[in-house]
Amino acid sequence: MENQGSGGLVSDAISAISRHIRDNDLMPGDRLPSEASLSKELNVSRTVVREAFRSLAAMRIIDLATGKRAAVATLDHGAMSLMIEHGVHTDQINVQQIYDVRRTIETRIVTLAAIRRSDTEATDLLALAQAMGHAVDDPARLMELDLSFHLLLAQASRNPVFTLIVGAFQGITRQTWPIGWKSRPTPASRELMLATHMDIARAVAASDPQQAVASMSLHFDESVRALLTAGLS
Amino acid sequence: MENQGSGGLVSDAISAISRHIRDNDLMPGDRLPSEASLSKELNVSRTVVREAFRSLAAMRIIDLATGKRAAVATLDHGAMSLMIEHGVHTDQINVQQIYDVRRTIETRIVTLAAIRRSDTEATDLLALAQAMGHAVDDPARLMELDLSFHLLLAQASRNPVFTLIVGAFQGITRQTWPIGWKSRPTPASRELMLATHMDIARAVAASDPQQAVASMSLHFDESVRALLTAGLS
DNA sequence: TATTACAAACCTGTCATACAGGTATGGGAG
DNA sequence: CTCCCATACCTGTATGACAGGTTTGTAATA
Repeated sequence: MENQGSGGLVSDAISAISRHIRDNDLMPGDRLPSEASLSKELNVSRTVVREAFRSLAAMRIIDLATGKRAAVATLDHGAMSLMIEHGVHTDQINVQQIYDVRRTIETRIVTLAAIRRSDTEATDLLALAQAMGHAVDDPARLMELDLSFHLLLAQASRNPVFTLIVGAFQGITRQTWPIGWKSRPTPASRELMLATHMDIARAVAASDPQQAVASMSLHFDESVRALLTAGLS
Repeated sequence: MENQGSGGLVSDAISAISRHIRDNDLMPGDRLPSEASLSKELNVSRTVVREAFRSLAAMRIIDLATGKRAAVATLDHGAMSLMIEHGVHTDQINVQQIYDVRRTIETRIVTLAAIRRSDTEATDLLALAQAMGHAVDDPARLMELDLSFHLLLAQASRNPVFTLIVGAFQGITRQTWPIGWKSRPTPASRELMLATHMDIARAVAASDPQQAVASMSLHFDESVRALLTAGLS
């Protein structure tokens, strides 16, 4: 209906749709108007509306599904994960820098988790640490357990932003984790890594923030050393 | 040429393009094939390629411009900013949680900045803090200076991931900052906020991490209190 | 020879239309 | 009142067209 601060029709459409979400206080799950009705309302072709939808979907602000109307999305780290991966692949970020951020974030996370974790989370965390011990010979599975462990820890912090950030690193971690694992060739060094996770889980389960932070700190010392050994700048 | 792990043609195209960037080691600024050639190569319509491009552009993985070919993009927090805003508007994140993350991150940032800052950054930081003092009566300008201050600090940490995260909070901060400002109605409380920024700048310029952390901590204590006073959950 | 100007080739932005196939909804059959 | 299905609605993809921005090679010029 109106001409916006024109940065291209698609940009304007993105703004209009975002505003529509805000102005109507749409919550996750709520559905948006159809492409056809939006294209009529904004006086643009369906092509433009579709490209705007795709953009918002790429940022996980809305969900698209064939046949169904677009819906407001819940928080998801998928997009951030891709962005971080891109940054690393294009040499704009290196792995050490990511580990510095992770250490900073996860030190805080483990403190909060030790204080706020639910009993279920404590149990699940211990179970994950234990499962890792049983998966020493299955690196792929071990890696997924490791990732789940850190993500669950973040959830236990009761701050979705921490969860988001930890999740954002999962994509690139999947690509670098095997490198770190290979640089821990001896059973002893591998056991140490598993034991550290168990220590963290136990400290969180015991609601002991100090001990949890100490274990997490050890975990990162060891991980960063492993990566350096592997020559990852 | 081949049929991928089909999650829709557009998804496949996104994967193919991402892979193209990785496999060819494209760096920021490098250009991608044209829509037409990609659509031929992937056996899909230009529509599909365009939607894939839009998705990647939304995540700031590529840059689009009319007439020119798509190019690999440099790291940018614009997309993350929108995602965080969306999270807050849909009540999936609250402002206090963001401040907890910011405090965690910025405490680390200020430590690194005190160690790694260039002389230019030290000068600019002091200049920004001073400029803030002169803008007490121009909230809009003051806010932008404040944002620039924290972003420059992040840059001085020499870790682009920190810069990215701090940048990601700018969007929502622009919307909540005025609330915090209004809850500091007395000249004294306003002076305190400005003085704190100057303290941070001075400590970083003096390469004094401890003092820098202390001042940053004070800054967040004060900010969070201001927000709580304003009733921001 | 070096430079400038320009036209042709190329490329993206947007639109209209068409159709296949997934989804939702109301109304009729039981 | 419940269950099922026809139908209207909606999204996914393809094609063709055209306007307008960009690049590039060539030819005229200094």
